Amino acid sequence: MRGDNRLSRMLHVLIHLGQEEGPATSERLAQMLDTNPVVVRRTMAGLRDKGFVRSDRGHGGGWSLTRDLDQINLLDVYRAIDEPAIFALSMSEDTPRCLVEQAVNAALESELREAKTSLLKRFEGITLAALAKDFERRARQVRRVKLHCP
Amino acid sequence: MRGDNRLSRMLHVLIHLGQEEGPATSERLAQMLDTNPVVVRRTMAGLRDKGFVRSDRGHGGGWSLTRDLDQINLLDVYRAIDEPAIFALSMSEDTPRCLVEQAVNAALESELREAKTSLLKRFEGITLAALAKDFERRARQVRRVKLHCP
DNA sequence: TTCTATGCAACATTAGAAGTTACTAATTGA
DNA sequence: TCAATTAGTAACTTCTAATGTTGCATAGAA
Repeated sequence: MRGDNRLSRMLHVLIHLGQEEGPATSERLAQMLDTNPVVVRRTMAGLRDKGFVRSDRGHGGGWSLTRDLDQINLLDVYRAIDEPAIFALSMSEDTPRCLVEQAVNAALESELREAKTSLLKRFEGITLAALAKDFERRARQVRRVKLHCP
Repeated sequence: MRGDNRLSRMLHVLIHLGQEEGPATSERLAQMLDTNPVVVRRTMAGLRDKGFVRSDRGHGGGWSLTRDLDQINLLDVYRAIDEPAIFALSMSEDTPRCLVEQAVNAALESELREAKTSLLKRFEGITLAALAKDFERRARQVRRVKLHCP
């Protein structure tokens, strides 16, 4: 598996929505993500169900935020996309008979659980507004670099 | 992808080797892991290259430890199997043009790097001897349970 | 009614781990 | 020397979950 991009993609899209006037269509968001409108709808569905965005059909429809970016954190988004697996590492069996295997799995599972808890706690402390602020800092930086190298 | 079992499997095998008299063949180890001798050789190759086990061909050959279990920790094994990806989460692009995407990736990568560092530090503190000790505790427990329910 | 948009089911593609086959090479021992 | 045993390895298939795609239904605006 090369990896699960959904979290990264949804964060990307939500911050763009925060910069928009009206709604953005799946088609436009798909272009931003270099993918397909169906993939966008599929993944955004979770965010809509959790009340972070709304979707409207027909002329002038599309996706829009229903909360400010400072009211959404990374844990919210992770949960909204259905809490995909964090780790690529996994155990060979769920309930092995072998006691050695049981001991190995218990140790690994304990460490991964701890790492996951700690990571999600950090996710909870990062709002999309903070990411948007970093984006703006980068945008100013680009402008400055451009002025220096015309 | 359901996940990468190599770390779990190698820990399992190494602890069994620690309980053995002579070498164990790939065939026997494969039975323990419910897999195939070729998969065993493929994964054990890294451990051999790093000097944790040796392999001998011909009659009476097979795999054996070249260090005590208290001289091998989980980080050693993780590195020996070529440091597979820890996380299933990943970024959509390596070097995106979009500044929003850059900000998102920077934040996620920073958190994942931090989580990985912390996890590997913990791995370093866990020796295979400690896992073997937990295995023995479980074995005693099973015996006790069996005595109570004959 | 027509155009635009999402909703969704069904299917194809993809990437990497795992599994398999078929063979070679080395070592032991009769 | 020869037969049996065991690892080494390349090449291929299978499996799984995310991703991509097609086609059509549904809803809303002009």
